[in-house]
Parts: sequence; C-alpha cells; structure tokens
Amino acid sequence: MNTSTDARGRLVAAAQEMFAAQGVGATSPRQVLAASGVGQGSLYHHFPTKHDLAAAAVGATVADALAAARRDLDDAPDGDRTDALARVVAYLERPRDALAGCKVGRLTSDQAVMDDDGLRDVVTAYFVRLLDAVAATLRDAGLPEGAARDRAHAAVAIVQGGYVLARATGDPDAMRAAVRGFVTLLTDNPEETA
Amino acid sequence: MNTSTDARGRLVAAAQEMFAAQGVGATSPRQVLAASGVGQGSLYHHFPTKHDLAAAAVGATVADALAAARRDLDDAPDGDRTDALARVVAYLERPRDALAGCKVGRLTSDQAVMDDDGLRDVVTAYFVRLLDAVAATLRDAGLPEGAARDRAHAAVAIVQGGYVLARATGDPDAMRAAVRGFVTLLTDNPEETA
DNA sequence: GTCTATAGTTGGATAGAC
DNA sequence: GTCTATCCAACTATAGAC
Repeated sequence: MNTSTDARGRLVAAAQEMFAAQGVGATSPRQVLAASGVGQGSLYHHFPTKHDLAAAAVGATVADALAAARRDLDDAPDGDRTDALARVVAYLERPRDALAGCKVGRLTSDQAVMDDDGLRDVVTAYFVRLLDAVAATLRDAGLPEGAARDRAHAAVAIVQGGYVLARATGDPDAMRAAVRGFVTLLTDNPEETA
Repeated sequence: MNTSTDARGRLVAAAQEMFAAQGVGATSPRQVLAASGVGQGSLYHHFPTKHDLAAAAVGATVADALAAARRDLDDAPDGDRTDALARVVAYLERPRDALAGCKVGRLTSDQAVMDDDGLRDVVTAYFVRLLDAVAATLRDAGLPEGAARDRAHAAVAIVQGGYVLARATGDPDAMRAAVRGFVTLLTDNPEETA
C-alpha cells in the first residue's frame, strides 16, 4: 500500500462526494474517475465493477455517519440520567446540511443501492445501530423499553423527514421547525406511558 | 379526445407506477412504453420528451396524494376543536405502504426531478400545501401559530422519516413505531408553549 | 499499477411509412 | 395517431500496451 493506496483513497473520496450529491445510480464510474483525477485503468484495477466502488464508498460514508451520531449520544462515561435526554436533544439539534439531504437516508430511494443485497445490508445495519443507540440513550434517561424504542424511531424519523422537508421546500428552516416541534414535546414528557 | 385519450391515459398510469417503484431517473421511456402496451410512436406523439411525460405523471401523483391528505385533515365542516387533533392523528396513522416509500417524498432524492425546475416546483408545492393543511388543523385544535407550524413540520417529517426507516430496515413496523412515539407525545401535550 | 482504445448495451429521441 | 426502423450519445466493462 504505497502509491496505490493514494489512488484508491482518492477514488473512494470522490465517489463518496458524488454519491452524496447525486446518488449512486446517477453517478457513473466515468464521473468518479474524472473527479478523482486518476486514470481509467486505475479505477478498474482497484474496483473491477461499479458495485465494488459503491461498496467501498457507501461503507465509508456509513461508518462516518454512525461515528458522528455516537459522538452526540454516548457522550457521558457513566449513566447520567438527567444528561441522557439532553444528549438525544443534542443529536436532534446538531447542525446539518439540510438541503443536501442525509448521505445515508437518501440511499433508501436509490434503486442502485436497494437492488444490491450487499449495499442494502450496509444501509440497514446503519439504521438498526442508530435506532439502538438512540433507544439506549432514552432508556438511560429513564424511559421504559417500549416508549424508548418508539421515541427513538420518532427521533430518527424527525431527522430523516426533516431532510426531506428541507429539500422539498428548498428551505433549511423546514428541518429546524420539525426538530423544534418534536423536541418541545419530548422534553415536556420525559417519562410517562408505554 | 377519443382513442388518443386512452393511449395517453395508459402512458401516464404506467409512468406513475414505474416512477413510484423505481424513481423518475431510473425509469426509461422505453420501459414505460413496454408497460403501457402502446407503441413507441404514440409515446413521442403525446409526450415529445421524457420531461413532458414526467410532468404529467408527477402532477397526477401529487394531486392524488394531496387529495388523500385533505380527506383526513379537512373532515369536519365546522371548526370542531376537540375533533381537530384527532384528524391529525388520523392522518398520521393512516395505513401506508411503508416499504414502497412515499410516492412524492422519494422524488426529493431523485436527481431527474430536482434538476428540473418544473418538476421540482410541483414537489415543493405539494409539501407547502400539506404543511399548511396540517398547521391549519392544529390551529383548529387550539394551538397558537408558532406551535402549530412547528408541530405540523414534525408531523409531516414523522411520516416521511417513517417511510425512510421502514425501507431502510425492511420493516413496515418501523414506520408505525415512529408514528406511535410521536402521537403519544402529541396527544399528551395538546396546547402549551410556542 | 496505470494508461489508451474500444467493445457491447442501453439511454433519449427522430424519421418517415401507414 | 400510431407504427417500425434507426440515429447518436453515454453507460459499464474489457483488452492489451507501457
């Protein structure tokens, strides 16, 4: 892994950027190639098919996204009950490029991803782990299992739906309004029902 | 409008179905043509370009979706305060084909739609009107302007995000869990803050 | 490991007969 | 208004020189 790592790395980085901007299906290997600055032979040497390139790029993007979420959610070393709900709120309110859409969530309506078992599984794993992490934090906040899972689903849905609203209306404030509406309800109801 | 209406209608219906299933960008005029059963000449007679076909199909899909939402939200002829919140809950809990994704929401990550001013405007108008309708119903329920708008954004985001979660996890219950988590909070907090 | 050249397919769109 | 035949560009991928 000397000069080859560089070409490979540049290809993956370029692919991540283009996939985020315009989706996997709509991005051709040729475009990635042009953006990365490497030659055509290099691309097909490191990634024999488009699937291989997509797997590397999507895997890297998912790993980044999950790490970012965990930085918000797993902040406290001990189980601090009062702080746990604040960590979920911090996750919800983290500044996001709303008009760009979620790099991972957008893949769920990308035909090229959902038709490929390997890629779809990576996306599935991301959301399963994210939901688990949010639910665990809500249990730390004192919520019973059922309510924690339901509210975790709601929290992640708010973020994903916020992206959709922002893109649809062309207004980043649409996402912030959705988060605000949900956070107000969430923080006023910290621990009843299931 | 005699036999031509039939061919045109079948083309639009086929396009709506295929766009919903696999997106606009991923659907070729040739596929629509094959699914509709009409000949190639017919397609290009009624719709000179793919844009024209997409505009007709997306317009029809958006009109259907908005009408469905209004059936849930505008149910009462007078301003029934206690009933209004129930109408929003009915909108949220309406059975949906969660694994298929939202026919309109998915368009927001479709490059072919967002790059086309005409198509994007149709999608934007749908969400603006939907948000207005939900917010109006929440004001009927007694919420002040600011809270009504924020919670309307949250409600629509829950539905859109619910679709994303269901598709991502391959589990229709993921959407139901998100709706349940939100509805529980919403119905316990009918009218404070802004 | 990287390059240029090119194969084979499908994309969107048009021509011209009927 | 509808048909078949066809054009050209872009796509994914391969071949073979360096």
